[in-house]
Amino acid sequence: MKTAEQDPTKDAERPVGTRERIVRAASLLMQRQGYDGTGIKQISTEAGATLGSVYHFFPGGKQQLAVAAIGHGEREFADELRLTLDGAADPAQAMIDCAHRLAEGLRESDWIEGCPVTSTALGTAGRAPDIQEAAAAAFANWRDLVYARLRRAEIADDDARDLAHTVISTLEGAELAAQVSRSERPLLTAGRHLAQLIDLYGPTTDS
Amino acid sequence: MKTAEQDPTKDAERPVGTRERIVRAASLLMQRQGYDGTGIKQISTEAGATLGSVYHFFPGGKQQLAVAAIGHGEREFADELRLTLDGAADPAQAMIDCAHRLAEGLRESDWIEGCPVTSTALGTAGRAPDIQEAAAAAFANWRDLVYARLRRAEIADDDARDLAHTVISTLEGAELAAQVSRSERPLLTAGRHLAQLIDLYGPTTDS
DNA sequence: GTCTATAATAGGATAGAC
DNA sequence: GTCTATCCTATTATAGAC
Repeated sequence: MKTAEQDPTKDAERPVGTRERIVRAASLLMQRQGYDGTGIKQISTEAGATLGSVYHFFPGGKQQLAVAAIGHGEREFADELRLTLDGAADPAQAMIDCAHRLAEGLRESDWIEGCPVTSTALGTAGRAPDIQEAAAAAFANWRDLVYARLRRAEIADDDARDLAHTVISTLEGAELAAQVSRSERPLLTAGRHLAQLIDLYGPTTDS
Repeated sequence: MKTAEQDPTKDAERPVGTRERIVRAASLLMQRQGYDGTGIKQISTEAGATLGSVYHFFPGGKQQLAVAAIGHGEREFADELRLTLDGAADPAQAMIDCAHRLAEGLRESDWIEGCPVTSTALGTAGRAPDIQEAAAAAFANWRDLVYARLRRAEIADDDARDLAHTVISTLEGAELAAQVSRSERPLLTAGRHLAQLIDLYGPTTDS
């Protein structure tokens, strides 16, 4: 068992190993600058580690590091998504809350910290299958969280699967649009529309 | 007036100047590899131009080139979007058609050619205001095309504005999800859901 | 406008001492 | 596991002949 008293919902505070610091730095920097825009030297500096340590833990180099960074970003957002989905009275309200949270994060970072997976995965489309698969897995995991919440609200199975797809797609796209236009509006609007869409599929006994 | 007989809906065929070839190559390569992943030498090679010509037309270097590339991608997609919006009987059907077209383009490029603006703009978030503004303008122009089509279908002004935001956001996000997961499903599902959403706001005289 | 050569720097990755 | 030094290549950008 790990050293006690850690908050599993946020990054554990005190004693964090070198490997973990490297992954966190890689995730944050690639979120901001993308895969090609982020150098390994910059990662090692930001992590307070030496270049030797980076290659010690990640002999596969930058690509292996990117896969780990995507995994880290996936877990971070999954934790937040879970909280938001569980904290709302119904899935429709949860969409509005999700959009608000994403908008908040963007605004507070001065519109530079968008989706941690997208910026890393985009641009490596053809050349790095490992990275593409990690990104696909991240999207699939987030979708499963939404799907489970919709099912819990007694939405039909096929409808819930389709809706989960569109929820993730729309939140991703709205975050992108918000980042590019430096405005919360795309996210807030998308949240309301997703809520409306979900209400169409509510447990209304039959059609 | 230009040399006659050009098809304005696709890239003009025969006599294309050096500057135009450079912009097209930049747009295509940055669409595939992102801003940082694309080198100026690669652009010049692909365009059949020399490095000297590139800096002759773009003394502002890579950033100025990226702005021109985003403008080119914006016009290209705007032309296709206009055709699809005008070709459908109603805006709801147009959404389904748009999604199909985007899915087709992705599949045919083996999932490497996504949105020409997103991949260029992402990752240059904080450092290049010119690029960010060009990307924001592209999104705004596309949104205006959707807005005009919704208005033409007699959807109320405020509703049309909001819907146009979500249409662009959702199509962008679904294209992203489709690219990452190498599947048409996110786009096809998003198209159907957007159609449903628009039908909620149809000209039903009153609520 | 086009070409070649080159400057100046930064990139990913490795070797080997400690 | 950590550190420093280094190799090799690629990058953006410029200079100047033609």
